[in-house]
Amino acid sequence: MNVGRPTEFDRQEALEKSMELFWKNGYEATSLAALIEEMGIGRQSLYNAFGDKHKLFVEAAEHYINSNGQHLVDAFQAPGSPLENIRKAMEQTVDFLTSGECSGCLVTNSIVELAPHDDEVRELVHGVVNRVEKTIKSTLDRAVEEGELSPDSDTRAIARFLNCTVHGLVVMHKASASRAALKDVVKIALTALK
Amino acid sequence: MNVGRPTEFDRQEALEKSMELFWKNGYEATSLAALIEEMGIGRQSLYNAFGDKHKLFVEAAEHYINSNGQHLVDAFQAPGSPLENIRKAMEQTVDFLTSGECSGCLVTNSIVELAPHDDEVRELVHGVVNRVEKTIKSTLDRAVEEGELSPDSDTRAIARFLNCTVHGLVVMHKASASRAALKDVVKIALTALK
DNA sequence: TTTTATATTGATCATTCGTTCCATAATGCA
DNA sequence: TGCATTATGGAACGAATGATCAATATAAAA
Repeated sequence: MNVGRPTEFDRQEALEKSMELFWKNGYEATSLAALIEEMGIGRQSLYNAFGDKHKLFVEAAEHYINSNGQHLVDAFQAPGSPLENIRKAMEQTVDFLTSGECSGCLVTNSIVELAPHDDEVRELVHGVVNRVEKTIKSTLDRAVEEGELSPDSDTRAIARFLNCTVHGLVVMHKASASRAALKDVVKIALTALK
Repeated sequence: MNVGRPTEFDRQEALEKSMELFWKNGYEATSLAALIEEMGIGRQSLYNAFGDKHKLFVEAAEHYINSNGQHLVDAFQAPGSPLENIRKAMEQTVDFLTSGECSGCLVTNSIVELAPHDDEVRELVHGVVNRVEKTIKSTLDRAVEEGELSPDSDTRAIARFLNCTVHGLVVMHKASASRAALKDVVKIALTALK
C-alpha cells in the first residue's frame, strides 16, 4: 500500500487556491498558467491530482459550496427565532459581499457564465439553488408553526423570493453598488415577511 | 466626401448579430471566428468598422441598452397607474426571460463576467444600473404623489430593491428556474409595495 | 484618365491556450 | 538490492486566440 513517490503539496490547500482564483476571475479567464502559479504546484502535478481544468473547476466549486455556501444554510437553520435567522442571514450576506476583497459568489458567477452551456455545472448549481430554496422554506415553515408568520403564507414562494434576492445582491455588488444600497434592498425584502 | 470603396455590409445589422452572440455566450467565450461567421463579414472589415473585439463588445452592449434595456424603462414610465406599471414591468421581465431562446440579460451577464476587472464595462453597466434605479424611483415618487403609496415610503430603497429583484430573476432563470418560480418571486416582491 | 481613399480578401503573425510526452526522482515492496 | 509505482519538472505539442500585412477591388474626386 501507499507505494510510489509521495505527493509533495497539500491537495486541499491547492484546491483552495484554485477556488479563490476561479471565484475571482471566472472559469474562462483563469488560465492554467495562473492556476499553477497560484496553487504553487507543477503542471503535471495538477493533471495528476485533478484530471483537467474542467474537473478541477467542478471540484473547486463543490468545495466552495461545502464551505462558504454552508455558512448561508447554517444561518437560516440556526436555533432561535426563524424570522430573526432570516434577517441575520440576509444581513450576513451583505457583510460577506462588502467585507474585504470578495468577488461575489462563485455559484452566482457560475450560473451566469457556465450554466447555459455546461451541463455538468448546470446540474451542480441547479442542485444548490434548489437546496437553498428548501432550506429557506423549512425555516419559513417553522416560522408559521411558531406563529411568527401568517398560516396562509406561501412559504415556497417567499423562499424563492429570498433566494432570488441573494443572487440579486451579488450582482448589484459586482456593479459597484454601495453597502448602503445593499442594506436598502435587505430592508425592503424583509418587509415581505409579514 | 464619401470617397473610397463603399462598405458592402449593413453596419447596424452586423452589430446586431454580434450583440446576439455576446449576449448568448458572453465576452470571453465569443471568438473572432464565431463573430465573423455570425456577422457575415470579413475579418478585416470587422476591424475597419469596429476597431477590435473589446470596442465591438462595448458598442454591442450600448446597442443592447438602447434597445432591449429601453423596453424595461418604458414599461416603468408608461402613463397610467404607477403601481400598475411596476407590476407590468416585473411580469414583462418574466415574459422576456422565459419567451423563446433567451440568455438572460446582457447587462447582468456583463456585470458578473467583466465588471470586476474591466474598467470601461464597469462604468457602462454601473451607469445603466443607476439609471434604471432612478427610473423606478421616479415612478414610485409618482405613486406617492397620486396616493397609491404611503407618503413615508423610502422610494429610493424600494427602487433599489426592485432593480435587485430583476437581476435576481435573470440569475434564477439561468439556473433553470421554472416560469412558475419566477412568477412566485414577482408575486412576493410586489407585496413590498404597500 | 489619373489620383486618392476606402473595402475586401486571404495569408500570416506572434501568443496563448489546455494538454501530453518523457526523463528523472523518490518512495514501498519483494 | 532490484522492482514496481507514483510524483515532479521541463520540453513540446497542436489548436485556437486576437490581430495585422499586403495585394486587390471599387468607388469618388482631380
